[in-house]
Amino acid sequence: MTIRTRFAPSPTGHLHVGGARSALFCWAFARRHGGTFLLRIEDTDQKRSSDEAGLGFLEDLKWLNIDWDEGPVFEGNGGGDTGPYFQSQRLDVYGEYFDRLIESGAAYPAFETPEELAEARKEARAQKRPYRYDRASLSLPAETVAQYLEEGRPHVLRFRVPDDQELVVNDLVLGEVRVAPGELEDFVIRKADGYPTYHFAVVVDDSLMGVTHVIRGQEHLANTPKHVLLQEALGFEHPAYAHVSLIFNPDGSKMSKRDKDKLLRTTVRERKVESPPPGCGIDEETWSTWLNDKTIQLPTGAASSLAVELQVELPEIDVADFDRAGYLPEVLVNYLALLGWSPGENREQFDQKFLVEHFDLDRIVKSPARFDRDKLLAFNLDAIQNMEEQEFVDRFRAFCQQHHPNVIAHFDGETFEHFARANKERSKTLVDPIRTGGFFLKNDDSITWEAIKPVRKALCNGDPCGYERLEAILPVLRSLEDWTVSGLESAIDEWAAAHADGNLGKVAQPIRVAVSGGPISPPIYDTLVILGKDSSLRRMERCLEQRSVLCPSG
RNA sequence: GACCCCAUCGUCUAGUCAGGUCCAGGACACCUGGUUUUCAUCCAGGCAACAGGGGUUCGAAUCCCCUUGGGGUCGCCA
Repeated sequence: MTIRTRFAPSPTGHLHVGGARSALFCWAFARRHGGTFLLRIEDTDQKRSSDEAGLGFLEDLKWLNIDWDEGPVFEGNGGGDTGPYFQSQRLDVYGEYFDRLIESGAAYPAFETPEELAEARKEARAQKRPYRYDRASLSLPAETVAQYLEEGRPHVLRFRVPDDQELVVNDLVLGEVRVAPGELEDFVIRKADGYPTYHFAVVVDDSLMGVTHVIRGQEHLANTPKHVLLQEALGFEHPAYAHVSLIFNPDGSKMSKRDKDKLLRTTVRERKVESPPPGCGIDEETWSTWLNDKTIQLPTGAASSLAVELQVELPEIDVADFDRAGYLPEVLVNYLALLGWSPGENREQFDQKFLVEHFDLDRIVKSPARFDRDKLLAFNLDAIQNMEEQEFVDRFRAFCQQHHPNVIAHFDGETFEHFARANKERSKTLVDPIRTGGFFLKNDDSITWEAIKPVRKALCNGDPCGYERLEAILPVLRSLEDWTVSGLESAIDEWAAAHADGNLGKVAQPIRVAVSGGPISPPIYDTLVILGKDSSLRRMERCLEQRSVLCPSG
């Protein structure tokens, strides 16, 4: 049997880490067994599908180096004979199978309105009674049904669940999952707008597309008996199921793509923000629809600009968030694979090749896992430290081109490389050089020195103090012709040997603080070369002028 | 609430299916010491878990039951 797996996201935003892991597992399983991995877009919700959000995760998958054999065509991936791969383009396909179920009596039209159903659910809840659809429409006389249909009365199609059949799902991760007869209600398979529901479309498409293994999150486990039932009614084979545990936030709640939206809602409610803050580009209408309907989310762009306006930090949830934060895709893949799967034998760090060679369903962990940023960061650090210098430079450059073009623009090519090289050994992420090296990008005259402890320690303490050393070495540097790492090294070393008992730190740290405004920078010779002679001297001079402010007592 | 799933260090896990080699191994975090011109690294060491209770067995982290805890689902969302 040739294995075929699929990842079937709904186009409601960027790919989040949970989805990314499902996709990764599907992909790895297919690749391991020489099978086919396909992508299908579940866009059967007319209200929520948007073109803008739809393509985002194709880029995310590509960034993660997860390729697909069949599915939407995108940069060399996709195509295939079992499409179309957008469910909204498969309506006529579903029609045939709806008819089949209607003819066999396994499906019937139901005329209750959403409002009526909501009311019935509310009532059941109030009476602490589990709600199940009461099959009212099923007991309607045939003439009535015919008449309603004739009138064109809006209706859905419900699946008639057998009354006394125990349902067994044989899950490759969880084992046998049993659901007693009578637990399922007659669920909707076709909405009033004619679109299939998820349950129906997923079953038909998986079968028609020849999917052999359904690997998905455990949130779908409770739905699976419905799918099994539909497969039986339609005469389809059952695919093998593997339900993967969920990914949690550090606080133990489910990590969800809606977390950002939740945080924004909470903030807006707590601060009683009445209208969209100007500058976040959200109009009144979008704002009020959003606030009034918890099931809809703000578009990604609007959400992040609102976060900026409100000055709240959105949690990193989407794959794109991790890209922006300077994580390496292969590290995210490694970490995600490890979250819920383990190769055993104390092996933790591995590449995609290893994953493809070793991945299998029987080592998937059943219990949910919390997403641990610290560990991801540690892995990212290791990956960066193990990189060849030139590779780091190239990847850092690509990262800047994408996310921080101003950094590229600020340096000439050679200096940019030096900046990158000088930062490699202290970088945990690709943004670290930018985050800790902001002083490189500033104007000489906008550097300021805060009287914080490490600054005062470097400049004011000791005898002679840092300021005195700075003052003493300044003429030496001013007259230095060879402003290179080696030139500076010999000049400063020599000076330190003669005037600071060879203690380099006594002179390096005052210089560092003077040129950067703080206690953190790459090695001092590199820092001075990257900055250039004029800037370095100018900054030291300006720092000297601040002496009485920073060290009032001496 | 009903149904379903899960349960080993703070976190991710190995070990569970084939009970003894496990007074439980690794990684991240944390703590201590060392290296380093700052930061970040790096090195050495340390702390730390089988949720609780019953069984089964010569023997249980491993098998069974109950309790507790956590999670998922209960939409004309996917």
